[in-house]
Amino acid sequence: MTTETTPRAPRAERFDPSSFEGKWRERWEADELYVSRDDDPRPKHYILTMYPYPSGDLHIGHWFAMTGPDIVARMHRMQGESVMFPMGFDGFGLPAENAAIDRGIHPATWTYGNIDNMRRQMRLMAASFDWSREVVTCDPEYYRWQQWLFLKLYEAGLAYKAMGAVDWCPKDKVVLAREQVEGAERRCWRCGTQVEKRDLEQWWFRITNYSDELLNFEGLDYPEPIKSMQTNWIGRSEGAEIDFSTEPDDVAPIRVFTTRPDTVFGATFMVLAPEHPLVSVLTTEDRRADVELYVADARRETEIERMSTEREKTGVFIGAHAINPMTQERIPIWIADYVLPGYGTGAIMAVPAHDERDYEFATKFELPIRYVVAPASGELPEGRALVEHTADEVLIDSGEFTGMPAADAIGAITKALEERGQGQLAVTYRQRDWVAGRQRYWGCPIPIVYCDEHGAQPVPEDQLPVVLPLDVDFAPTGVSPLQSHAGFLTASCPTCGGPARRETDTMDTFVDSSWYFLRYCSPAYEDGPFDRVKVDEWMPIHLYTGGSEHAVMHLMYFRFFTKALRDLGLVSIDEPTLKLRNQGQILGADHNRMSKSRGNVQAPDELVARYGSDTVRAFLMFVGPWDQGGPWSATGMEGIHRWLGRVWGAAQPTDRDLQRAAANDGEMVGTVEEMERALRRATHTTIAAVGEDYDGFHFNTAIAKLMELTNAIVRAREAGRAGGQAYAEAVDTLLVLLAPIAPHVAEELWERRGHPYSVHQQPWPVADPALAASDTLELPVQVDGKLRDRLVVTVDTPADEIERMALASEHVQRYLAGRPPLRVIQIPGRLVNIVTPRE
RNA sequence: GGGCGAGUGGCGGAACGGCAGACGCGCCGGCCUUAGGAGCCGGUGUCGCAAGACGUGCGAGUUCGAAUCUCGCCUCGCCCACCA
Repeated sequence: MTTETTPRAPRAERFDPSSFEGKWRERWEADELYVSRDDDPRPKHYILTMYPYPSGDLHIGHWFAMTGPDIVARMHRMQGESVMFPMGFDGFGLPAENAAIDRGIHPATWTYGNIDNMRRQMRLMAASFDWSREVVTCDPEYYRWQQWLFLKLYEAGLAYKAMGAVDWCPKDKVVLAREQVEGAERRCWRCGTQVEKRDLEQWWFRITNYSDELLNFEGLDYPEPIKSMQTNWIGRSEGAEIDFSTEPDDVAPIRVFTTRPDTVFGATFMVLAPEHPLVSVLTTEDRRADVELYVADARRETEIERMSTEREKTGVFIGAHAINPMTQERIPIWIADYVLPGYGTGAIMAVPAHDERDYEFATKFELPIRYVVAPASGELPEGRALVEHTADEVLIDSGEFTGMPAADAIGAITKALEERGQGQLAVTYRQRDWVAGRQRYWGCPIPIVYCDEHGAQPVPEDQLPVVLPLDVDFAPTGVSPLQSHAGFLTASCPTCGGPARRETDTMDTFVDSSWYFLRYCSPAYEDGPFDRVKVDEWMPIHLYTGGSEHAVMHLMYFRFFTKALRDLGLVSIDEPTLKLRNQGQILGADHNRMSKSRGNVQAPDELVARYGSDTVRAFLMFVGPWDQGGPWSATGMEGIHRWLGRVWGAAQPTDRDLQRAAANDGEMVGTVEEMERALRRATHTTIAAVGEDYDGFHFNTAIAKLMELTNAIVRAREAGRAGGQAYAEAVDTLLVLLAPIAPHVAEELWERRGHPYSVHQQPWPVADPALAASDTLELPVQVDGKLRDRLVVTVDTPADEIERMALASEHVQRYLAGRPPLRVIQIPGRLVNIVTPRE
């Protein structure tokens, strides 16, 4: 029974992501589509993105950061690998404690509440995380094993307690690692308060044992800036240590470090840091009052004042003299705060002629300046130090070494010093050990007790975990609430059983993140921090992604930890990851970092409600290179939505489209065969390009290519080709290639096209080079490098034929103006360049 | 001061040393609509009616050919900084 009414063509259903996105997420989760199984025989591939701090809400920057590796993980799964892509939470940290103080919410309540919310938001994002491996670092099951690892490091001497000058944040009332102090103004990385120096007894990790190894990036695919920042931070300097004997009787020789042993003949005085232990020994009685005054002043100064290069040099003579080991001259010993106690030996030989700081000091205090290195011309600078190097520089005024090239003199002089027992080659690093303890509550307790009789004692393994008590008082007294918790404080000595006091410092949260990637390999393991067998199977991480702001913090600590655990015999790898990629930062619309206080935070939830998850994902990946980031702007979101709408329409040709195809009703360009061929070519070139782009993190260009394929498909439909084989192949391929970026749309359309669930389990398509190849090509023709014409030729056109055609071109002829070409350069398949004689 | 990045249309950005501006946004024109903050089609680096000329921060260089390589400047971002 037919009716004459409503002959309107049935229109495709409107593209409405909210009608299907939720349904698919539930199904994927129920089917455990992204759960990685240890017994999966396929090749294992570990992809990891840095777990977030549970601050409360996922912001658009998290989406940006996590969608990239999610795309790569999804593609690798489709390429037949067993992909582990886990997620967890960096549960300990200061904000939780501040919330407790400010708002009376317990840190645990606050943290776990935030985790619940962020887990929900991450599900909305449809990232293909394997939640079965989730790790939350503030769970006792996690930090128990961290305490265990701490004890192993302690036993091996890699964790130790010692006095040291440390950075102290007066606002957070906590010590900071050097890496956590930012900028010239030396501000706390968390709260921005200027830090102070304090001498405190602290827990440290001996990361400096690994300084040299951490400099080695061989075989590591890390971004250049990260390698450079870590290298700078470690600050390896090669030079020599030289001993200067002192008067009287050389009771206290001074050892200095210098990178310029070649200039020792120019050392006309010495400078010790005010804190140097020999200061009090060497100071003569008549100078003692002045010296003590200066030392006390230096101690009072803030770090910022002291480190300022702007500031005029200060210092005092201590009355004592040293002997220059090469010239045997008697030279005065000074103290000055420009010499730092923590670097080198805390003492220098001052060579004012070849060091700007020493020059400034010598000028101010009228100390002798003697040039000992000069260019071959003999020309010396006036009124400044000679610090720049020339290839022809030689030593002058340097006894038996006079005339020697400076480059050779470093070795020669060091050797001479060594022969008389006054020096040797030495290497110094700027890197310090990592301050591991924090005077805060919400962190992993350090498993140590103090006995009056036996001192610091490790908590026995069978007593782990040392549980963080929850019933504590958060009154902001300035000391950790653990210090007033009698039940926690009271312990017994494992050696004598007598009364002991428990350590109240907790660990830096960067300890938590230094091994979480190992825990993911066996998250429920109860006999140790991780199952060695699983770790050997999964590690190292094939691809690690996260922010570059962690360059000298987490990204160095996790390398250190891996190496330390290797030396403890716990893992067999040298490096945690072979490949690191940093996403750029998404800034607020005002070009500032997104923060609640600035009110420029873009919440993803409302965008998702409006456009759907896929659109937000694709938009973020399209705005620019992933490693670049940039200020947030929703301009263009509509364009992405329109594109997915076009995919929606193209994948569901209407009856009318099919009728037109059957009737060959459309604007044909060439024959049906030619059009089908062109569409297949578009399909296969896209396959090849998109896969490469995903692996290279070029998601923006991958999307551009998918858009081009979509446009080709739409054009084919409008030309009446919607019914053909090529059309179906193009659409189905598009959906598979699109699946990593827009998982919901791809799945929904895959089903609507009658294919079996799931698009995410389809094999990744392989490009057929024969189909991708074109049989004609357009060659640009240049004259003297400037584009003048284009030739359309078949690919098999011989070179001499192309040359003939190029020269025959009327546009080319005009520029040749009758002259014969000097030569013709052909880059096969690329271009023709005709070179004309030069005037 | 040192190290590392980056400068391309109105905007986000493309471009193995080989057609500068892919893809998208925006804008302009048109179609379709009672309507359009929907959809579709076309145009859109600058100057020029056109032919054409000029164009990748500035200046040199290498090359048949440079956004791309080299050198020197300028600007911006990040990291380090009295580190001997």
